[in-house]
Amino acid sequence: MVQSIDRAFLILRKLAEKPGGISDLSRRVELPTSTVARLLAALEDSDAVERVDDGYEYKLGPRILQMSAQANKAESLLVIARPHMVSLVDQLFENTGLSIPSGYEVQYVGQVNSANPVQIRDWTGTRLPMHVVPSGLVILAHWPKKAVRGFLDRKLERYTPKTVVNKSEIMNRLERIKLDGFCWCMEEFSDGINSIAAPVFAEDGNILG
Amino acid sequence: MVQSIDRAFLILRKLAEKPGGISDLSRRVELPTSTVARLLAALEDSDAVERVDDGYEYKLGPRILQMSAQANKAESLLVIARPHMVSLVDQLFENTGLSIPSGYEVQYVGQVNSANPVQIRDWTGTRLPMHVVPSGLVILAHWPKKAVRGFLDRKLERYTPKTVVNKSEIMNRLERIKLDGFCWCMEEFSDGINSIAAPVFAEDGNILG
DNA sequence: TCACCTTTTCCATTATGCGGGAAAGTCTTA
DNA sequence: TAAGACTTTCCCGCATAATGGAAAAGGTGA
Repeated sequence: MVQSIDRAFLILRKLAEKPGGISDLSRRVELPTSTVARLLAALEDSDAVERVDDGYEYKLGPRILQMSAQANKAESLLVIARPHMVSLVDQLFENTGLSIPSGYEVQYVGQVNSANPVQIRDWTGTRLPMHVVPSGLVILAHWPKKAVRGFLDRKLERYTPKTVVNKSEIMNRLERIKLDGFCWCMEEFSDGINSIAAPVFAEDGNILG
Repeated sequence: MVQSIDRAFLILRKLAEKPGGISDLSRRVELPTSTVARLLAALEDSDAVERVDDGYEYKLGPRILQMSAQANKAESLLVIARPHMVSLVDQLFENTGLSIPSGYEVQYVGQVNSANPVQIRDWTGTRLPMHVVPSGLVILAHWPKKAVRGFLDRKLERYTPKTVVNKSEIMNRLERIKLDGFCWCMEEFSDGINSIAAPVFAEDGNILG
């Protein structure tokens, strides 16, 4: 029970209903104006609220929007992607998954299984380092150089004897992927599992998943 | 400067990047685990975070999504609506505005002006009680009965001599609007200003603006 | 079974947030 | 222009409410 956090979110909720100034809010949440003023100042520092125009009213800030965008990007993408995944499964009789970048890992957000007798588990929700799965490598291949360097500047874990952890080797591979438009991995993440991945782009050309 | 709020949003930010458990987060934000645990518990109370599955990891919660949905509904709606507003202006040579409900008021979120010599000011961003403008009445007409009653159970301000503030008169008017599909107002908000409004619906049939 | 990792609970300490009140600033009204 | 009713912002002493170390409780894997 952290009082100030409870109060902060009470204010945010009121603010979502309708923007307002300090004293207006202090009446709505029934707290002294000085308290509301301090809390709002703190929220403003964190970009959770911002002032409307350059007046004295507050409204929800960019941080809220940004966080929720990250939070539901996965879901909205999946809605669009699922029909295509189903159609892929129909054509190839193999399992299909969708994953998105999340920090330096890929997160699996959806999967469509084929009726293939060789079943693999459902990876939905799991997270793996980018260098051990083809989806991760495809994403890396379409990231800006600087971001890739950031990724490689860390210890890269080896998952199987075939996992590629050598940095220049990975760089070459990324170049290759950019040309090919897809990426194969043969037992680099787990023995007996091979897979192929292709990129999904946003309208602006950035890679989504 | 409210320490716990700053820290709470630091945690939320990290959580937006990537979900995690208490000790994982405590390393990422460099705070003691007990502190992080307490802050997370508070955030969970406010539905700002929730546990993934029923395990020990946390991710952003429904409140964040809900708040931002309210916050950017206006903007995304406007993007879709603007072309239609322009086409209306082309046909009618009158100004066109878009407004959405926000509490018990309407908020003007966009306007397209005609080349008409009689210009009115740009209302974008302003807020007005629902009973004095046709857009507000149209919205009321499509609200559930209970919500309308909540609206009418307050003192209704009079803006001009023609403003209708009598409750049963308003109720009758709302019935009429539901049948007609539009609403005229003649100088009820301001002398010399008349306007007409029609509803904008969401796919689910609820009124949007 | 033990060792090592979590999360959760407890509690003494004091930093930290609190809110009354005054000052400074804005916007009406005469 | 001045006075009044609003605001928001600043200040400061007080005690509460948040803090974080430590230990207990719970999981997981060898």
